[in-house]
Amino acid sequence: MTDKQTRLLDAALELFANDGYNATSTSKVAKAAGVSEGLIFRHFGNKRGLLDALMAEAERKLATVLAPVLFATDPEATIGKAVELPFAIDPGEYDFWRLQYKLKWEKGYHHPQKMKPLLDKLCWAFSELGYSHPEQEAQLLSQVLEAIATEILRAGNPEEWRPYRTFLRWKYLG
Amino acid sequence: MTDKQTRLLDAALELFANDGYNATSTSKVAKAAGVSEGLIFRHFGNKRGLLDALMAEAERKLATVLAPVLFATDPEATIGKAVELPFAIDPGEYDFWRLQYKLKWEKGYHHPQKMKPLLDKLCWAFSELGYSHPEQEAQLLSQVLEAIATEILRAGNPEEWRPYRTFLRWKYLG
DNA sequence: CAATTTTAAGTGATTGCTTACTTATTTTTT
DNA sequence: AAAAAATAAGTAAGCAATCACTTAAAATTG
Repeated sequence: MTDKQTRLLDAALELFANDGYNATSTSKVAKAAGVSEGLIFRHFGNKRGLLDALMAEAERKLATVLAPVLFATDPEATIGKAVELPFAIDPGEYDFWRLQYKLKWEKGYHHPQKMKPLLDKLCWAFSELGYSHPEQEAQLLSQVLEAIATEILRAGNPEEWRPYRTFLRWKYLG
Repeated sequence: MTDKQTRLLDAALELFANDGYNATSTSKVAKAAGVSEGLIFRHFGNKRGLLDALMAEAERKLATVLAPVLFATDPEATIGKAVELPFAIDPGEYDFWRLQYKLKWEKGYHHPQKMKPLLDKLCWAFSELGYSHPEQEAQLLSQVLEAIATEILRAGNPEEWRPYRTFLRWKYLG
């Protein structure tokens, strides 16, 4: 991985995340990276290859973010860590995560069910805590957390959601 | 509003909703409408004018959908009608609503806070029912409903969410 | 070790094609 | 026949991708 390759990836991430994949031209990416346009196709084959290289990191990063929840041992800690998730995202990686959400709606990119492990763990936690509908409770909390994350990524305003975080902790952990 | 104008709007709605605004060319819209491309610019000025004409209906349609909630007189009915919202969308209008959500992520289209009236009404309902954090409860339910709607619009599978609807009714209305 | 060959990285001009949009002309309506 | 609606044939700019080519770094040889 040469210097210019990483500069291409950095530029592509920023532009894809902010303007969208389809709306970003390869010439823009090359110009932003300070590199010739042809280099994109030498190193990544085509425009989509550039996106794929970016997404290859996704699974690893998601696993890192979800780890505190998935490796929690008791149900209360599981839910507590889950509530922290939207606030645990490194602001330096907002571009990366915003790209994930944007791709949900971009053409020709099928969105896999990456949140299943989180859902399963939450289901276990609610079950342990005696909730009568653990599956649906897990679904609900997961939806709420994803909604918060989406808003934070779109507006970049994690501080505005702090009171809501407190509310969720009170609601679920007393 | 001539026949060919409505055919242009119909074609534009379907293509914009499925492929995205930026990813849809004016020539495709014209071809799908069975009409010459220049007609778009004669009637709507430019490509964006086509989108704006589509969005002009948005407020009216949203008001129609939200009416059962906003005009409910007691808090239980308010929440009950709110839970029905994602399932009350006419499948013939999925394209229209999917376009709304897609635009959230498309460049250069600022997303206004159209859900405020719903949020306020839910806040009132939770307050009436003695919830200690009505504002956050309203926020939470609103997020959940929007998440359901988003999924139904993306996958077109309202039936899969019926059990979840039952759960929400049980959770909020006993 | 130095000369030679091979491989990889990088460039930028150019490709055929698509884009949003315009202009001139024809058809339809009143 | 005048006005409006619609078309067909454009335009210039932008697109992803390819091209012949240069430079730099390894690898192979004598």
